[in-house]
Amino acid sequence: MATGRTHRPATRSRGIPEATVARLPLYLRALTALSERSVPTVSSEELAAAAGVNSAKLRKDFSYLGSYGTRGVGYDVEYLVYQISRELGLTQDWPVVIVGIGNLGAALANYGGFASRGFRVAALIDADPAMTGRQVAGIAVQHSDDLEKIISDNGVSIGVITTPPGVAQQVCDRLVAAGVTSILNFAPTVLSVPDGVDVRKVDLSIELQILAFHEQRKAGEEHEGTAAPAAPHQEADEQGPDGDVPAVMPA
Amino acid sequence: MATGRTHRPATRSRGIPEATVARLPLYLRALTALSERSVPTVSSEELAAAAGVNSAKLRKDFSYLGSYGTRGVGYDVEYLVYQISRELGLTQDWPVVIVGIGNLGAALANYGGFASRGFRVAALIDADPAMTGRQVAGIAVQHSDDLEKIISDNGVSIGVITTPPGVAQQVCDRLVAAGVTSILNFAPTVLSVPDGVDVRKVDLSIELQILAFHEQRKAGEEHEGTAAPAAPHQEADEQGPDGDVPAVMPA
DNA sequence: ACGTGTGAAAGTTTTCACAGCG
DNA sequence: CGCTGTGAAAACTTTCACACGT
Repeated sequence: MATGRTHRPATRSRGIPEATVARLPLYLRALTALSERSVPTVSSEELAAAAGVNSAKLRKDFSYLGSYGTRGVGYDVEYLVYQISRELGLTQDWPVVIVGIGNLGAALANYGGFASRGFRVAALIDADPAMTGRQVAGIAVQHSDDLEKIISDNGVSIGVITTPPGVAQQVCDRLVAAGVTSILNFAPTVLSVPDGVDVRKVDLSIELQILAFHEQRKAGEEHEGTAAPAAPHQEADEQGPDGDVPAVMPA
Repeated sequence: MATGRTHRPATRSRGIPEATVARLPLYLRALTALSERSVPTVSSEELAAAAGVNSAKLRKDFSYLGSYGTRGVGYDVEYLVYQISRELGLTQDWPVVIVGIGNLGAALANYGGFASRGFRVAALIDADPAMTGRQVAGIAVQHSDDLEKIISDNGVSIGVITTPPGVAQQVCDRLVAAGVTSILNFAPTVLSVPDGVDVRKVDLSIELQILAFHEQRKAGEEHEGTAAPAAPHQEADEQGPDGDVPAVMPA
């Protein structure tokens, strides 16, 4: 999964498990909400409930960051918000470009969760000349001919691809050539990128297919030895493990 | 993570690991592409490359479904497409409702990946009277007052929430009360649901935060004992474990 | 007292490596 | 001979349960 070479056997310290990293944004969101309500401290139990995980997992996660809690008391909300933000790299400004301004690109451009987390939409790019100059979320759409210049002028290192699948790879190649080293891909395609570039993908239909799988199981459920009582058991589990899979591969 | 009780220690046969389930849609997509190019068979190596995973993992995944390959040859594309579709429950029709028709809801309604996988957008629902009757992706938006009736008339068991976070829980409660048992949540909120209901969430900003974490590591990388050679090592790794979490946005 | 921090156990997922079938 | 299918090992994650600091 993660960083290829960076495969040092967890020299302790610098080794925060990927599973933990993936949950930090969750904790951060819950903490931010508490902070807005001026709650000064939280116990692992309370915070875990707010984030939708169990408390042992949360404490273990935090233990990788350091000892930021107080025994017998809990965690200082503001302090934790800061520590997690710093760990995630959100205390700095991340200019981001979104390529492909259809409904999804527009939805992302308007999404408040970005700005509030250190992400700044530096530019919106689309290949359709008819889109050029149009305002979306208060930002003028620029033509893809200028992609390279936009990336370098703004020092962009993170790109979001919301184009149709057919052009995703070429957009990706141009982004990478222009200096982007992290890509969030919404196009249903496996992107190839050189070493040193991270790709994460979000696939709307995959999530739905996973739900269908479980939904199907519920239908055929009248079995399992002793007849089950009332409710059609099952729990409202946490999200499956992975949640997705890879992206990418060698150039 | 997944279905609570279904916790039988893998009585063999019916126990497909969650991690495997999460990858089946990936294989299905790659296989569908091959099918369209009329490729008759694939080796685990080729298919794995197309799906962005490694071949050992793919073979292990398929082994949970049964022995669908031919040694020395590979897998029959059409046959595998069918087997995986069936396993995922995509050979049946899944009517879906989308609640909250903002940019994101509209993007989902227009997304081709649904229709082609057995999902049918049965209705678009929004609380804004101004939206009622408007056509989105060829479907007339209906008012949320009629939510319950829409669900039961169409036999909907899967709901997609793309509302602002503030109303997500109440929308969720109404969906569940009306009979929905699987929910895909794009609102950045932790939803509470009774046992028997599955929730999966997709969070756009969380993915970006995970990228920022890795991006930050790349910056401070000139160390590690012996001076690293040329390239700023790192790999183009597969997606981290989890994968995601919530998101959302406008109404 | 109370709740954090953490070793150790349990469970899950990935990778290895090769036996065996076509 | 090539490639699948799979036990067994390794790696990773989660859960337990309790010692320890405040």
